[in-house]
Amino acid sequence: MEHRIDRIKKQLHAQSYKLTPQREATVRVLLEREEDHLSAENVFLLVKEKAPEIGLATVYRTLELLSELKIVDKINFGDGVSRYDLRKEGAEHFHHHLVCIECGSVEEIVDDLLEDVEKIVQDDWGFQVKDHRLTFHGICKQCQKAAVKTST
Amino acid sequence: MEHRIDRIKKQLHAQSYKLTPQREATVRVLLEREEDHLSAENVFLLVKEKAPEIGLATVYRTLELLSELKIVDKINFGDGVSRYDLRKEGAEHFHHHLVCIECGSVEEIVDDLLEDVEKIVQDDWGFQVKDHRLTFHGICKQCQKAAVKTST
DNA sequence: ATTTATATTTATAATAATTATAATATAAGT
DNA sequence: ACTTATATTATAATTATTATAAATATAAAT
Repeated sequence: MEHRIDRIKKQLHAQSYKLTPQREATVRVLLEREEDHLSAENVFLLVKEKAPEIGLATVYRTLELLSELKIVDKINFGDGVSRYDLRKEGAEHFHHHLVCIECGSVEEIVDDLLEDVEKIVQDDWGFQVKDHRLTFHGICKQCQKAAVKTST
Repeated sequence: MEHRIDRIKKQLHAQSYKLTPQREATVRVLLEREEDHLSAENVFLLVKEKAPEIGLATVYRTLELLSELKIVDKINFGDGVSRYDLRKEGAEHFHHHLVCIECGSVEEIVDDLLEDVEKIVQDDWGFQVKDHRLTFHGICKQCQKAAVKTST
């Protein structure tokens, strides 16, 4: 964990930003809850436990900054709230998501499934791809099982 | 155009909703601006030209309804506004988007590029895919050309 | 054609997420 | 320690969206 904080600190310094205590607390929360997809509000509440004096606007600003530096990705599942997701270390690309329409759970797929598709977009449409967002909506394993049980 | 309005009318009636004048005006705007990706506000202003007495909330409600009936797709490019996009006739799936990070233009890809990927998700992750959203961020043809010109 | 029940709209207020502002505090470099 | 630029806090403002209640329109049944 300290290692990753250090790296992020360097990334900030490289652009002459500081890793203030508030920013560090925010990053720590993101690291601790890496599997989750926290909204700004979520992050704020969690950071508040570590650093009660922090303001919501600071969290927003920090997330925005981290987003610009590509340390986190800002995602939107269409529920009116932005969510913030640490980029995996060394991940060039955004990872994909599986959103369950039954229970709302969100799974991540880190594999890059889109190499072929990107090639098509590049070659056939002349569009130079920099990044992508892919979300599948459907029914997760658990909910499929539950459905089978109920129907018997 | 009248043909498509008729079809939408039937889709509404099938769920015992009515095609009120306000709803019709809204649908007409969506049809006329099919290539665009209008926000609710955009739609509202355009509908107001046809039917000045319409209220913003009605537009929101209509778009929500059309969205539930899968007549339009509600999309979000991460700029804090929902956009509404008519489904192509007969299109089972959501279409994909190419968003230019230079000029902000949005192109559509109607082909289904994801059949193989969906199969992987289904087989390897046990996730039953119902729909997907795929957006590429990058540089469009026009901006690529412009960049070449500038750099010479 | 009238009545009745239901669906829809309008106008307005409320909410929720996010961003801007001004005053204050902090950190880094001299 | 002092200066300067940057960041934070607390608060207000903005923006998008949703809820509410009263009024209106519509369709079905008489």
